Amino acid sequence: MYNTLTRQKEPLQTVEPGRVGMYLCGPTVYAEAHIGHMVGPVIFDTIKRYLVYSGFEVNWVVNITDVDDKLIASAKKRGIPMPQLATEMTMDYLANLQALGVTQIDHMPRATDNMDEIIAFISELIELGFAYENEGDVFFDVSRDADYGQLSNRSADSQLGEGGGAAAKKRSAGDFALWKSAKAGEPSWNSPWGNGRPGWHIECSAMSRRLLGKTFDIHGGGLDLIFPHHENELAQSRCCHGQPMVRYWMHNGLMRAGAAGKVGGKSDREQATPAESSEASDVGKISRSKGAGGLAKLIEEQTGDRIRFFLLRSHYRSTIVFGPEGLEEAGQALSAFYRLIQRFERLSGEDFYARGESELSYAKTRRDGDAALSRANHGLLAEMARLRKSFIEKMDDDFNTGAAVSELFEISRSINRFIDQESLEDSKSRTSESLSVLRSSMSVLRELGAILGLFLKEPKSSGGDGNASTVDGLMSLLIDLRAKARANKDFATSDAIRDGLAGLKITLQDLKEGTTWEQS
RNA sequence: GGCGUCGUAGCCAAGUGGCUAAGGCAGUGGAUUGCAAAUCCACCACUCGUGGGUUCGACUCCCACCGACGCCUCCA
Repeated sequence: MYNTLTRQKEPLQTVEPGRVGMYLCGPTVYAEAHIGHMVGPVIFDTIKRYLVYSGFEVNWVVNITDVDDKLIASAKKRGIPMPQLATEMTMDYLANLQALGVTQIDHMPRATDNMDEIIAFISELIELGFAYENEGDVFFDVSRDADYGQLSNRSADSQLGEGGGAAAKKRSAGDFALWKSAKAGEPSWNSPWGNGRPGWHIECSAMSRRLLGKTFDIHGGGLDLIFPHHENELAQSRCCHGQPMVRYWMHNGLMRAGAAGKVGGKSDREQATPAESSEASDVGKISRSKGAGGLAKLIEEQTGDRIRFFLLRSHYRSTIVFGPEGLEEAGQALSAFYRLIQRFERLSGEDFYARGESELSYAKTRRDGDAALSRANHGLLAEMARLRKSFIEKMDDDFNTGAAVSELFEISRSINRFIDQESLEDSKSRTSESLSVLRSSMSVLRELGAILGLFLKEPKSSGGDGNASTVDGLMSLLIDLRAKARANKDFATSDAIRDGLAGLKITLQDLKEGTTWEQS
């Protein structure tokens, strides 16, 4: 895995053998989340799934920052108490995580629930001489930390900025706040330095220590957090404990908003006039200050699976341009997998999404999967074993989901080819052996899909073969009528039905043993 | 200005100091189909921003340049 601290890939060696402690910086809940906030959670959710799959016991913490200057300002503006705003926005965040299949988080501590820890941590830093109090504020003394700047590769004296609003109270402009004294009317907590609230970075140091220990394995977040947030966290914790805070720092790339229409195409830029190019380059960082939001609606429209697949198609450290075209493409690609799954269910009469039955259950770990396929004696299964191995190798190389996904496509194609070659669409050609091979191959797709958090449940409005519900009833009626017309070679009528449905974005597929439909 | 990232086909996107540079979307031809859709097969970058250099050999390493982008105490 790539380590931001050393700027190179390193083998994973955990603090405790077989265990991984992982911390991801979560949101400051002062406004609704936007799509960019979901990149880290989706990636780390996938990383946890993969580590568990690989045999580790993983403890994953995502914090909620529910006290902060922006929260105070936003709550005041809306005329509601800060905790109410925080709760509202936390609910929004959690709903979005759920919709994107981020289900692996073990702890979500809130800053306001950890005030004692935070205050204790600051006290320790003062006692050790790494921090100082001044008129109710407490600052970290950067000059006391010789290693300050190692994560972001900056030297402390090159960082002399303005010092912010509290500059007058600081010994040096590079010092940062651990505790901020409360102004009248602000939410505050009692401390040895008077009423106030924690600075931005200290909560992560305090909460990660409580839940993961003084040195833990993986700390993640967006690239934009490297400085100052993670640099400062690291400094606080290392100075406080005299040992490294984190073994591996992982940072995901940031997302950029793509304007409607084409984005970033070389030819577009070259041909664009200056006026047009400024319009065409209307892409940029997604931020709440630019009004990004409406994530719940976006997920509802696009489906969580599609967004998740879109995010996992590329490498986690690269910039992702988020736009309708990319989502559309991801959707096209994903639907081919869903068609294969439906095909399997139709041929086998089994529920791909059901778990538990011995033959259907997927390998939950690498070792299980190895064992299952080592008994394979069929050409297709040998192919599955090869593709599965390749998938694992790619995930082993810094969680390269973008490369690993390509194996999923190969798996899909191989299985479809098998079904075609064996004529499994025709019930007369099905044998228990061919169905068994099909079933085992599909379980490899299920196994690897589960690592990415994909194919875990049936997608909405994916169509069907005519059963249940009003729409299904109507569809099966139309399909029956059309079948009669086709039997009579009345193609004018049958095509009229099909074309009419196409106008409603419903596509029919005539198979050997009946007709299925799909809504796009 | 300081620190850092990126530039691979029409588009998205992996990747390696030396086998035919993954995969996807779009597209083209074929099998299949009453016609379609879906699926399968085949084709689709003698080339990896530009110019140098190192090397027996570079897309991969180094330098310069051009272009895009991030951080520099609000930010996932």
